[in-house]
Amino acid sequence: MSVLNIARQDVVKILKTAGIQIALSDIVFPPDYKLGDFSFPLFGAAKEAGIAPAILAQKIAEKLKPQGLVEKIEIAGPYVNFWLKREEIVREVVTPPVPPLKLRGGKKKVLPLRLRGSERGLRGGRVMMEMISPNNNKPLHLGHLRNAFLGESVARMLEAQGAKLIRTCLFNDRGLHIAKSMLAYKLWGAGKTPESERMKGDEFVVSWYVLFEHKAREEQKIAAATLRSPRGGLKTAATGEVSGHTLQAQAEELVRKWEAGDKETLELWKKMSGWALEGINMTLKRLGMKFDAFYYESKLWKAGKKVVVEGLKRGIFKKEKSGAVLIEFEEALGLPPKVLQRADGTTIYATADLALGPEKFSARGGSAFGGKKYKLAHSIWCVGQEQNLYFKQLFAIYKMLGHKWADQCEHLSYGLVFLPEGKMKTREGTVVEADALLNKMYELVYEEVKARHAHLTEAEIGERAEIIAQAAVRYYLLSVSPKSLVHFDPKASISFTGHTGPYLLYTYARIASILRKAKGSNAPLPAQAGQPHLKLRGGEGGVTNDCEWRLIFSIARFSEIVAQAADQRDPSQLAQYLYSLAKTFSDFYEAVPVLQSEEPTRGFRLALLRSAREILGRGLHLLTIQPLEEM
RNA sequence: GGCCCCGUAGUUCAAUGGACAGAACGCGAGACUUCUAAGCUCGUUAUGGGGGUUCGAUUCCCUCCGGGGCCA
Repeated sequence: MSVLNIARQDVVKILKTAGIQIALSDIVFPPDYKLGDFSFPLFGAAKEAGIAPAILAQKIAEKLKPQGLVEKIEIAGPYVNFWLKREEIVREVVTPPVPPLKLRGGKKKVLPLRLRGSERGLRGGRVMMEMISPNNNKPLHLGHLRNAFLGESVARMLEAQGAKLIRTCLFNDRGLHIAKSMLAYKLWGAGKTPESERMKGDEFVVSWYVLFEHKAREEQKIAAATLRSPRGGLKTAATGEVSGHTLQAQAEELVRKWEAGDKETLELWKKMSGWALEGINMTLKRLGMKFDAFYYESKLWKAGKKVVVEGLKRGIFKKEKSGAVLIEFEEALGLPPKVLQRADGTTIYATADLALGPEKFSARGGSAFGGKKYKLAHSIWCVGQEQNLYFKQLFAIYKMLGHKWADQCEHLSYGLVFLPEGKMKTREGTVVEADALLNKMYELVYEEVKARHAHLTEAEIGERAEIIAQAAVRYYLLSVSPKSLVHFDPKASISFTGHTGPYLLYTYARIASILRKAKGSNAPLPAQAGQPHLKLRGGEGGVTNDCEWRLIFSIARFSEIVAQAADQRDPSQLAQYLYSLAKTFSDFYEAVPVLQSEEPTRGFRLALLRSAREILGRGLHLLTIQPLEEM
């Protein structure tokens, strides 16, 4: 329990003695720190008492006596404001150095995890986070970046709450999209390879996809023009040959051949999805994304077909006259029917997902884990909000199939990334590719770093530039609440000043710089001097001004901010908080000297800065951002 | 057509039903020259329209307008 929560309980006790019953959550923060540390508005209580709030405030004023962590109480119109005992809070926030961040893999104390919309505790439960889940026919783009950062950030925040996270990624490596790339390559590729074209594998593969879409559209135009022709035959725009099969039909044929195990088709598929995967993996590596297991649609679809057969047998699924298999939901759910298998018997990604859920929750551990046992308490799918309906349907299907874990499935949904011209569309070439964006940011930062630190080697500049560039992109995408659309203008690059990732890094680096310099000086840090507690009374190195107090109070809020952000799956709350923390530090930095101040104030301020650095560092880590000691 | 999300300053984003709606970018001015000026200070401009619930609405409800998404 955080020290602020203990203080809140004291506030509740104090109000109780005045005959006012409130909950912890009724206590708010005043709009200005000068008004106090906590506040309680009396409107509700006044209504119950049948008198004006300000009158009630005056009436209870003398009954309100400070106790516990509360030092002072004041009435301000309809509000009761509380000041905390700064020395006590300081002891919690500053004196015991904040325990170092436990990274993945380390032993950690298990704390109860609250799940959104549920009071059910989840002690040390295993939570799976599936993220990115790309199609194997194109490079990762800006939308995938949002997905990756959101998923990873929520994963880290849940870890901070005591959950054990298992990170997974599903590759949609088969199906119509890859068939389209394959067909175009087959028709017009003539032995070209990523090497021969000097392209990254994923870029190479998507170029055929884009070509397919282009040719298919041309074909449609011609088809529309020849629709009334008595012969009715279609010309394929690409080859000019008369053919009864459209490109679309040929791509669908390729899917059938793939599922039938056609050797030539499988070989081509292996080659192309391999190229795509190689390119995607390079980007994932650059992003530092690490996974505990991968799923492949190409390995799941057969198991999905079995579920279809079984579902038909049990009468849960229905076969239409066309041959397509679908499921209908009970009316109360308000969900439209969902097709699970095409009329021609080929599968779609919903088919594979029928098998994915059981695979994830299998007590034996799925094949993707190499037989490891993962008993999941919860499973999260981090996927864009355009799939909201789909996931409602999918989870409902799991339930109808009788899976007990259906209620432990969660769709972590987020808004699309929008460009000035609208939604990004691969087929129209309006996409901001992840690599291109990161490269552009890198170049901009590189020049900036070089201008500031001429003495660094090329490699050192490059390393810093990459971290700063990524921090900018990561913070930019995470500072917007997940459900909002992100508007991104590629022409206006992401800023490095103001409310940005680099500002946070800069703040961290300035704190680190002071602490480095302090180590070189004679006066030891209090902790190094072996003092169990700082002397905190006025004039002895305790809180001497508001700048310090605001920084301390801000630090004290960290753990509950993280808990709430984790609970609501919303890293933007943490992002906003970290910015305000950095801002508060900047005020402190401008207002008071640290190294030049007198002992014991100097020691106190150094200890405070160590806490600030620790919290800022932990916060950045939870936002997937790597701090820099020097910038 | 049905369902879902969104509409806040010129732009991009904040605001568990509470105190004068906050930032940042942009634009305009300025200070220090002590620990990193990617910083700090001051100024500038906003809740799409109309109803309702409430002591109090950016927030909840209805409706219209606008943007986006999903389903057929």
